[in-house]
Amino acid sequence: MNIAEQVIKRGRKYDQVLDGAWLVFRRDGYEGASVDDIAREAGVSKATLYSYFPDKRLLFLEVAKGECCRQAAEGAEHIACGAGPYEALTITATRMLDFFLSDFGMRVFRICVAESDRFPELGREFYENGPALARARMVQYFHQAEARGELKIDDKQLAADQFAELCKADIFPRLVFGIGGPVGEIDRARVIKGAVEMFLARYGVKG
Amino acid sequence: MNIAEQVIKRGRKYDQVLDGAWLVFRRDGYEGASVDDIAREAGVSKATLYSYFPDKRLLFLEVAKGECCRQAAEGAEHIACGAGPYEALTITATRMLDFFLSDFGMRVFRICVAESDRFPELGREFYENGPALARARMVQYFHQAEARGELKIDDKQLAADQFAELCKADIFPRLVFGIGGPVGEIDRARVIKGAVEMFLARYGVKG
DNA sequence: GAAATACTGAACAAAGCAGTTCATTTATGC
DNA sequence: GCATAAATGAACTGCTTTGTTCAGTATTTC
Repeated sequence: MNIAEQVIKRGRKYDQVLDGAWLVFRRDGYEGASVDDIAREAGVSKATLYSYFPDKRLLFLEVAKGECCRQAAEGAEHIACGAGPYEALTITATRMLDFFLSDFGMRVFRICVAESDRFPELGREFYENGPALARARMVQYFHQAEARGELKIDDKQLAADQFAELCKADIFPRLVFGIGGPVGEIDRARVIKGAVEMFLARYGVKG
Repeated sequence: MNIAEQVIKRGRKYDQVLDGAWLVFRRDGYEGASVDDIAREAGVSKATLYSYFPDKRLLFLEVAKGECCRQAAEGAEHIACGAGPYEALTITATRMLDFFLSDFGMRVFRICVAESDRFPELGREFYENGPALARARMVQYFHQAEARGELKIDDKQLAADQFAELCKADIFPRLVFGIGGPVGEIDRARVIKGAVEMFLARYGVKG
C-alpha cells in the first residue's frame, strides 16, 4: 500500500507510534505527555519509538504536521455551493463553527497557542493549511459573487477575515475560557444568523 | 499602607514574590517556570516563598487573580465618550486593539488558553474581569445610543460580541500563530475602519 | 538592647523526565 | 527453514523538578 513510506522510514509500527503520540499529545499537551505514556498508548516499546524519531520534539512536530495535512485534506471540500449569498454564507458559517466546536479543532488551537513559542513553525503550518486556505476559498467566492452582482466588496481579504471572525462571536471566548457549559444548537443558530446578516448588510447588494 | 493584608498573609516580601512570580510565569508559562527561578527573580529564598504559598499551583493562581483584578481596574475607564457613534466605536476599537496587541494581553491570553485544563477557574476569572466587563459597558452604550436614535440593535449582547470579534479580524490569527511580523499602524487602521463601517452598516440608523 | 519574628542559604529526599543500552524475542524475505 | 532485520522490555544514566528542613542571620518591635 505505502511501500515508499516504509522504505523511507523503516519499521512497520510507524503509524502506530504516530497515532498513539497524537492521542497523548492532544490529551496532555507537549510537556504533559511523557514518552513512556506515548509508547504505552501506542503499544510499542520506547526503544522502537526512538528508533523512528531522534527525540520527543521531532516526534511532536511530525505528528502535528501530519494532523495539519490531514485536516487540510478533509477541509478541501469547496466552501460555497450554488444558491444565493445568504444560503452560501450560512453554509460556510456552519462549516466553520463545526470545526471550531469540534474537539479536534479546539485541541489543535490550544496546542498551537501553547506551543508556538517552542515550535514557531507549528503555528505557521497550521495557519497555512487551515485558516489561510479557507480564506483563499472565500476570496475566490467573493469574486464570483461580485461578478454575479450579488456582493460588492473592495477589500475581499479583509471581508473574509471579518466573516470568519463574526462566526466566533460569543462562542469562541466561551470555549476558550471554559465558560457556561456546552454550546447548544440555539446559540449556534443565533451567531450564524447574526454573522450572515451583518455581512450582507455591509457587502450585500440590495435588491 | 495595607496593614490588613500583612496581617492576613504575614511577611514583608509578599509582594516581591508575587511580582517575581508574575514576571517568570508570563515569560516561561506555568510548566516552564521553576520555583527556583521565581525565588531568584523575586530576590527571595525558596523557603520564604514556601512560607507564603503552600505550593506552586496556588502561587500561580494568586498571581493570576491579582493580575486579572489589576487589569480590570485599569480598564475601568469608560469605553465611549460623546461624539457620534462612528467616533465612539473607533475609539472603542482602538482601545481593544491596544489591549490585544499589548505584550500583556497576549501573555494573559496564552496562559489562559494553555492552562485552562489545569486551572479551570482561571479562564472564568479572566473572562469576567475582562471581556465580560467590556461587553457590559458596550451594551450600556448601545442602550444610550439607541435612545438617542443613533443605533438600532435588537440583540445588544450579540452586537457587542460581534464588534469585539470584528476588531480581531486578520490581526488576531496573525498574532496567535505568529505569522508575518509585527502588526503595523496601517494594518490596525484598516481593521478598525473595517469593523466600524461593518457595524454601522448593520446597526446604524441612516441619516 | 533584648526578645520575637521573618528571612536565608544550602543541602536534602523523592519523584519524574528524556534518552540509552542490550540481551532476548518476534517477524520477514528468500 | 534460515538469515536478517525489527521489536521488546527492563534496567540504567543523568538531569531537573517540587517541596522540606534547619542552623544561622537579619529585621522588627517594644
